[in-house]
Amino acid sequence: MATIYEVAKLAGVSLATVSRVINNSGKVTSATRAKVEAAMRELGYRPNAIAQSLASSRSNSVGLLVPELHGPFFGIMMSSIEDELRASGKHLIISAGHSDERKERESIEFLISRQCDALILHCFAVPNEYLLGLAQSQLAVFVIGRDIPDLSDRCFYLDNEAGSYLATRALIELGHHNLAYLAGPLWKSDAKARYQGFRRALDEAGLTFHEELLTEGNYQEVTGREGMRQLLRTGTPFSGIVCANDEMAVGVIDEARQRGMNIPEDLSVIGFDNVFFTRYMNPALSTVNYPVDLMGRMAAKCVLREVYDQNEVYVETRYQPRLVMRASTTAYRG
Amino acid sequence: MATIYEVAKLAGVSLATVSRVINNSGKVTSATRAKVEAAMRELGYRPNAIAQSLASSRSNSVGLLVPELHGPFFGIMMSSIEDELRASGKHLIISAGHSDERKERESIEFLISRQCDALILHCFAVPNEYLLGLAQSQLAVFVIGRDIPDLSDRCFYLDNEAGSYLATRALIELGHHNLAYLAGPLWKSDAKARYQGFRRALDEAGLTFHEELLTEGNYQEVTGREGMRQLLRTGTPFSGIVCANDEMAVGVIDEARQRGMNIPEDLSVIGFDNVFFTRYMNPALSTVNYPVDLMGRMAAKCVLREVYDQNEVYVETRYQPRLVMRASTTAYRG
DNA sequence: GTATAGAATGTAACCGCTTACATCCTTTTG
DNA sequence: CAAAAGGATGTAAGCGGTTACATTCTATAC
Repeated sequence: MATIYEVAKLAGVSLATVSRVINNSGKVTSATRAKVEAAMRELGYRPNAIAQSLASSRSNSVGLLVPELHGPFFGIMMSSIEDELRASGKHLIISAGHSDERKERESIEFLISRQCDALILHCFAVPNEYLLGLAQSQLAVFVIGRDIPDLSDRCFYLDNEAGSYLATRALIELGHHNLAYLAGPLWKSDAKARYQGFRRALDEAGLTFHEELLTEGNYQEVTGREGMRQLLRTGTPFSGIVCANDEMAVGVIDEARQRGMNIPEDLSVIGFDNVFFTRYMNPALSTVNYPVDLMGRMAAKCVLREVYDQNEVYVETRYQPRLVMRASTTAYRG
Repeated sequence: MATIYEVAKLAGVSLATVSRVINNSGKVTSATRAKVEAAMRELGYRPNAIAQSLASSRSNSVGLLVPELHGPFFGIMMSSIEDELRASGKHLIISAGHSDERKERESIEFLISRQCDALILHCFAVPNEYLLGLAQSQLAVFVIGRDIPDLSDRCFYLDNEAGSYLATRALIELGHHNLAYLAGPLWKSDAKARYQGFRRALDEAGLTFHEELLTEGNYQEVTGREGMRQLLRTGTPFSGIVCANDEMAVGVIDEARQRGMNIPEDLSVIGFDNVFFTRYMNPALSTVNYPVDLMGRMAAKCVLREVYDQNEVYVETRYQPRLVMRASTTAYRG
């Protein structure tokens, strides 16, 4: 691989001049620029980004931490962020935290060690203090899906509580009064908020909640199935179930079917997130929309504005969920 | 951020010694090692990966090019590769090629400029020659989903032709003799191979294909819908349809339903890839399994073996598709 | 006790680039 | 036409590490 030296030599100019034309900085005669460009072309020269970063302490890449690289939710998130950043010539370095504190820390350290100019984090395992610590160093840290006091202007956050509230109220308005709740991992703040929204809707409607109708999963399909089994074992009747996300709702539906139940006739099911495959399901899943595409895009815009000094438009950090009623829910037929 | 200098000073040793303890290379007394480690801890020192790469021309990161960051197929691929690499302390830098030649090239250049030690590429737009050129430089290039002559020992490849052949034969054996085909973008080698497998099965069964029952999509749901509409417009009857991937099959089913058709009674539909959501569909989609998880994992293992000198087990580069019959296909009821 | 091998540590060049500053040309101006 | 101002280019010192080689120490052998 040719280096800048060889380009300089071939073009008969100095290092600095070559650097100037690469970066389009400083003044260069169009004649010299042409010479340099010709030399670069001839040598197939490609600047070494690593060396550039080291010298300029600017890497033009932003680090993204997601819990998983697969899954419909994070796929959209990565995609929208990449899209936005790429349009400005910035690149994304993605790492997976696997919802494990040690791995999240490792991933963050990795991103920092790669000299990312900014970090966009979607993680729950690591404590607030740690993130605040990062933010207090010179690092530009942005957070998605979590609201951290003292950092809230850099947190892109959906009102999860309101989302479940909406979902739950929708079931109540359909006449259901015995509702089960399939929670996400309750140590995660979003899972907790979603559960709280459920409870608030119940409270407001004056309904009592039978604690045994709460079960906790890990946001994955299989735990939806397990949760459903456990709920049925309690013997406590319920005609509707609010799930903390769509994947678990899939598990619930599947398990219910295997038990010979019809959805929605025997059980109304509502999910959360509105990931793309909910439309493909049959019956299509009622759910709560999470504007993850928009939020990712906004976080990226925010990075561009704050870190790369682009005069971007106004950036919103607070987002509202929206109810999406489809065919997996129906009126209570006592 | 503390540098190695400060660590050296605090520990009262030289740069080289600190470097040795960081990399666990060369001989260091346990006493000095302890001193250095203490100093590192005290300063919260974290090696600058960029500087390390520059000095050692080894970045411990491998570049991955995928068409898209979202979507069930690539999600699994990224995930399995990351998983495998991470276990060996290597990191992944992911870039999206968007099935566009210019963008693919850009992405590859980017990965190279970040000094990736190896490249794993899943792309179609860029020509074979370009990839061969890369491979001939000192670069370690591995390819997934595409078979390049002269590079086939580094191509992880599924026999797409055989996959469609299997799917098509399955429908034929169910008694269908008027079959439609919804192709992927036929400029892509995998889409072409899949179509060829379909034709071979037809030929072997002595069935004639009505050219108007071929339509081409772009692997996305919406083009499945459009394709279905177009097929129906031809007026040529067909009782089964082979789709080049699962997403398009979803579109087909959706469109068919809107036209009042029942699946599988009025139309048998079979997909390709066996992405996770095919199980959630109703009826569950018959399809052809693509062991993308395994293939990603193997590609990663291969990198570890070839580039990072790990003595890994045997790596397989050729994979066979497997038929997965579910509920979207049924016997022909003329 | 001294010579000597081998282990531990230090020195300094280098990785490929950026950038502050110095230098050299042109222009412009009086 | 000389001086000043400003534009174009060059020089060289880093950026934060790695690593070949030199040096110093320790321990063993005679």
